[in-house]
Amino acid sequence: MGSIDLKVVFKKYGIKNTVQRQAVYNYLTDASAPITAEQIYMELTQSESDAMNLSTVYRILDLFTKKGLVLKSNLQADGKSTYEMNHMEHRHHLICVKCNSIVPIKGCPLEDYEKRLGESTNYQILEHHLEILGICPKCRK
Amino acid sequence: MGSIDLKVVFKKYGIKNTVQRQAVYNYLTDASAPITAEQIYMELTQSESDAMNLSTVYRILDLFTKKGLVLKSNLQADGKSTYEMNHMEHRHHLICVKCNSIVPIKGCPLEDYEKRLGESTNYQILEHHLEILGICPKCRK
DNA sequence: GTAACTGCAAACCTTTTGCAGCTTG
DNA sequence: CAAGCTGCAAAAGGTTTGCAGTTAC
Repeated sequence: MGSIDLKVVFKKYGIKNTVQRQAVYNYLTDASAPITAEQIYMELTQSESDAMNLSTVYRILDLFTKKGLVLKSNLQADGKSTYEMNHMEHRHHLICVKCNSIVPIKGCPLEDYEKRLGESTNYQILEHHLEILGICPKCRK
Repeated sequence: MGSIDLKVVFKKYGIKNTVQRQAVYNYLTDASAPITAEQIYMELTQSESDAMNLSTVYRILDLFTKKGLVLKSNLQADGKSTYEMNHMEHRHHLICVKCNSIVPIKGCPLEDYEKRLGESTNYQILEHHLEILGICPKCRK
């Protein structure tokens, strides 16, 4: 994969370029839903070429998060943190309470509401956090 | 405080009545915002009369949560779980990022949305968590 | 060359659990 | 009295950290 492109991306964010960081970055880019540090670690160490330590994964995720490349959240019921690329778009997720799978939702149902709420309460609304819990089609069977 | 009333409440939920459970229940009832197990533990052991073990607090919170008396959530940024009384009303909060004050919001902006989302995704929607962050009128000055 | 990164192992912190003794109904 | 709580201490699970050696610029 485009390691040259990555070098540029990293430079832009002031992130030193290493093999491990590229691997984590690429894996996060391919992931379609928020994932845990351990999931990343497991996947990457399976493809032996990218083997790396779990604490390195945590350190990289931490760095990416601080630089604004990645979003971290603690929404999981089991207490594990999840990470996903920060696509700079406001986004919410649908979480299955049976299998813990996470799916992004298109659009935000609260845009107008926030504006009205700000006017009626005189709060300066900054942001909101929303997660929707349910049972996914597979688990319903 | 009404220990006789509590006996009745506990019985209704199939919960055996103990001093510790009463103490936790009363403390949760008085709390105006979600709190952690440790906060409860600290508070109760300060008033020596209610001293109890931290694992007991966890066990009681677990029990109350399973019985539906209490709501648990993992939304905290630091990864700690918080607990609050289940008032059986669906409610959201407006949180001031300056002074951390929490104000309940009237009504839920997501009722219709949830129904449509369930239809379009084929998920069985169970519930959602929403919190809105902003700056309160006082802190805006 | 040197500042920064990684691997390893150990520490940390919240939460859970096994067991013996005590309470409640 | 029997069933089920509680306290204590130890374990478990996710995450962080100190340190020595390696890598990137």
